Amino acid sequence: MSTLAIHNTLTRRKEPFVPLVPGRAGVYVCGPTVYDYIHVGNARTFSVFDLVVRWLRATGLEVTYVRNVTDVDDKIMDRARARGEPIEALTERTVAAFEEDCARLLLVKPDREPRATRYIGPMVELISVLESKGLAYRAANGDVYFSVRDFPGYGKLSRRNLDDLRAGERVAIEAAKHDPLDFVLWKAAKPGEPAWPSVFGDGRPGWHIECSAMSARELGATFDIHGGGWDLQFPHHENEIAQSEGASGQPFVRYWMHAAFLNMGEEKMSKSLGNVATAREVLASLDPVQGGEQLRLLLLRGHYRSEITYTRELLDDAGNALRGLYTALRETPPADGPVDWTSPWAARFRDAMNDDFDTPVAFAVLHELRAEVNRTRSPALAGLLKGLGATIGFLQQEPDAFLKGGVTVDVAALIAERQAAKRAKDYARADAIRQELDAAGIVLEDKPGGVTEWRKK
RNA sequence: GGCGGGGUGGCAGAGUGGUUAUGCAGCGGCCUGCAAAGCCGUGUACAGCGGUUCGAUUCCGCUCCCUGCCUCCA
Repeated sequence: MSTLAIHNTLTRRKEPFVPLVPGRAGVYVCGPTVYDYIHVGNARTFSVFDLVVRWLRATGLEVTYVRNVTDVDDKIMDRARARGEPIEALTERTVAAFEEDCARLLLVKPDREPRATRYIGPMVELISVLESKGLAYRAANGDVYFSVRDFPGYGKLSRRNLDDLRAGERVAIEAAKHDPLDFVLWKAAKPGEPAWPSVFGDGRPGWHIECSAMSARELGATFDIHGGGWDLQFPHHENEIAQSEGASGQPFVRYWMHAAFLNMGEEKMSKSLGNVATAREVLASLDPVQGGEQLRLLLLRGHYRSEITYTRELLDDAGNALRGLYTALRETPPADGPVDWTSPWAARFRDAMNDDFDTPVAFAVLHELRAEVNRTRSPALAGLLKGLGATIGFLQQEPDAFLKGGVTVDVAALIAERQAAKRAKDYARADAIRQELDAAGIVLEDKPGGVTEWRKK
């Protein structure tokens, strides 16, 4: 029986997963900055860690899943100002939209969703500790900065050498910093901006300190898995390590995981290219019943450390694959019951998932199992297919409802008329009705015994 | 300039020193009034050039190409 191995960004190797506390796992994922809808790239990252959490639980671990909400940030203030909307109204509205998107993507709700604005106290405390250890300083402009060169391990996650960093090449260097690489922990209040009182004066936290403070509060100084998008390795996660380990003197994270990017067609998705697709606009273009799981499959069928491409064609492709799986479950109603992990399919599936969440191989097993279900019509094997799907958040909808999708037209009368025509051997009329329904996006399937089933095209 | 990830059959996407990945699409067959679904069958894929080896897509070197990060960024 295999055991879980995870690729650790810190060591760039797959390592056996050994939780800090046996039987338990703490997972922290950098969540959204709530100034706008999430895009499909964000959706990929969140889907990846949803998969991770589900699989950890499937292996029997008791997981505490924390995903933060960044609700104080320059982008939020800019957006609120541009819209003439109070900051809190903007963030509340965006959080609500985010939760809708997550629900449609079938993401499990995190156990804790700490919001930055409710953890200002812990952040200030953390900065004070850093200051007391000589790792933070108050600059002339009132800001508080982290002194990067005073933290010996800086760069160990992203494998960067301080002297190789091109500090300030793309951003104007703040003159108040002692070193261009230093990053802000506390920003002094400016007129018209939200501010909180602190020993450093009125102000607001920097982005990086949020995650250090909230993760420590929810999971402790050391915890098991910290996840995020590939681009967060530097500087965000590097800075988190500097803050958290600098303050606690303890190892911060045992396993760092980073989800690769989703590209739009041939290009990187970026605002400057104007090719950003929000999750909700993609979902709005899909069937209301099938779309969420369809997009989820597109996002998860590639390995999480490989870049994937988003195109309409690939989305259709994922929808077709999903339809095949659900068709098998419709034709052979699955038996209820726990997964029999001694079954060869289950064992192969588990081995794949344990091998650093190798979803491509796991889905290959599911597809082979689907064929076996179709051949044998075994409710037990159908139950296994559904049960394995459950461990990664797939195949849990009612098959017939899934296959019918969001079709709302009443087809019963036409199907009845066609069956009468068939009985009368009026095939011209029967085929005409079928073509009419086909034009409406409905496919008929004649079954033995004169039964006609239908599904969305 | 520094550091990193890749190039697999029409498309997507794993993996392996020698044996079918898998899916979607296509083609042929069975089934069907005809279809659909399903089942069966069907693809001399591993960027190029050298090297190691009995044997390399898989290891090593070089070349070409694509691509990410270097304080907005999932």
